[in-house]
Amino acid sequence: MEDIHTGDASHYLSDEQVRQGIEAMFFAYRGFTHDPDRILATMAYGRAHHRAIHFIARSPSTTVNNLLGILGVTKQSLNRVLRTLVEDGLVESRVGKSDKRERHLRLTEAGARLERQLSDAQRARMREAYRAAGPEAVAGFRTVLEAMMEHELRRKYHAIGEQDP
Amino acid sequence: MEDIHTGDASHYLSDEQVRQGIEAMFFAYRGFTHDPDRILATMAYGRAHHRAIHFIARSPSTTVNNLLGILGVTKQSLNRVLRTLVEDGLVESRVGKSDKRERHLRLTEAGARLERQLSDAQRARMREAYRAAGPEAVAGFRTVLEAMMEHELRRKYHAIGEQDP
DNA sequence: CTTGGAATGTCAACAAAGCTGACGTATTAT
DNA sequence: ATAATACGTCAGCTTTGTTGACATTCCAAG
Repeated sequence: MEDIHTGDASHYLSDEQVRQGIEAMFFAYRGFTHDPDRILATMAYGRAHHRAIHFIARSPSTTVNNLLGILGVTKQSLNRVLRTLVEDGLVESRVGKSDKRERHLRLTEAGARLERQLSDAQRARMREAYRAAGPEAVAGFRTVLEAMMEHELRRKYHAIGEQDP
Repeated sequence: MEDIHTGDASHYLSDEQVRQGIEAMFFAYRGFTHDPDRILATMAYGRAHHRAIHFIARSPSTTVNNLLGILGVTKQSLNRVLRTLVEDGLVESRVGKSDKRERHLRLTEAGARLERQLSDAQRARMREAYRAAGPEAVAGFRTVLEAMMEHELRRKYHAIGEQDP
């Protein structure tokens, strides 16, 4: 019996299994963004706005630079999104207190309202998937996702919601 | 059976837990596409080409219409991608035998080579994540992802790799 | 056999959201 | 004083998505 898999090839590491995981990831991500996308399509906003709003809500008073690191886009790209959000009164940009070069971002009341609307839709699907899959599956889900992240992003993932970023 | 999964849904269904899952999904998807993206950036191709190549490899002789349903884009968008792939000799488009309106798509030798290169990179990360997380986590991962899909996409997900689509 | 509709391809125009490069302006650090 | 940092902005380009319109080919129903 020849073993095409060099080394420790258990059954769950077969190419076929891994491929199915890749496809599951692809299809699931579509579901993941589907509900917020539908809401955003009715306004002049897109997925990029959603991401900015999400992480500003999660880390109130975050700086532009910090947000850049989380989102992984250029400042020009983020600035375009942020500018419209500030103009539309959804995000507030305050000059830093200790370091006046920094801008600290937070949602306004209207921004928080939109965030809640988007978040509710996205969480509803996630919650239903969690409920259907059960707590052990959820734990595994989280474990694998974390293992898939880039090293640097895993660090940032854990830092979110903490006091001193 | 003690700690977190007590049958009491309140813990793992808390907003905080669900939000963390959403963020994990966001960061993990970046890792998921990172390696193929790096390879594609050295050529004149992007993520859209990768997706087309992947699903043509998985369902040889698939039709354009079938591919449209899987990828969820417009025919114009897919056609642009497909045209360059055909022109570059990575994909072959054959007129259908029973229904001559249909075009059946398959990878050429060169196309299969690129597919392997992209697939190897993506699978390596996936495989490593699977290995690190362990088989039970992988099972949970797959279960939750499937529960996150849109109904119609879940159907398509299961249909891939079967004989009669 | 004619014809309606399905599957496909293609043209044009546009939008969202990413990118690079260059430059300006505060502000802070050295 | 000078250098580095944080931010904003202008200009231009790319990828990948969208509509809408239209031609071609072909199957199937009348």
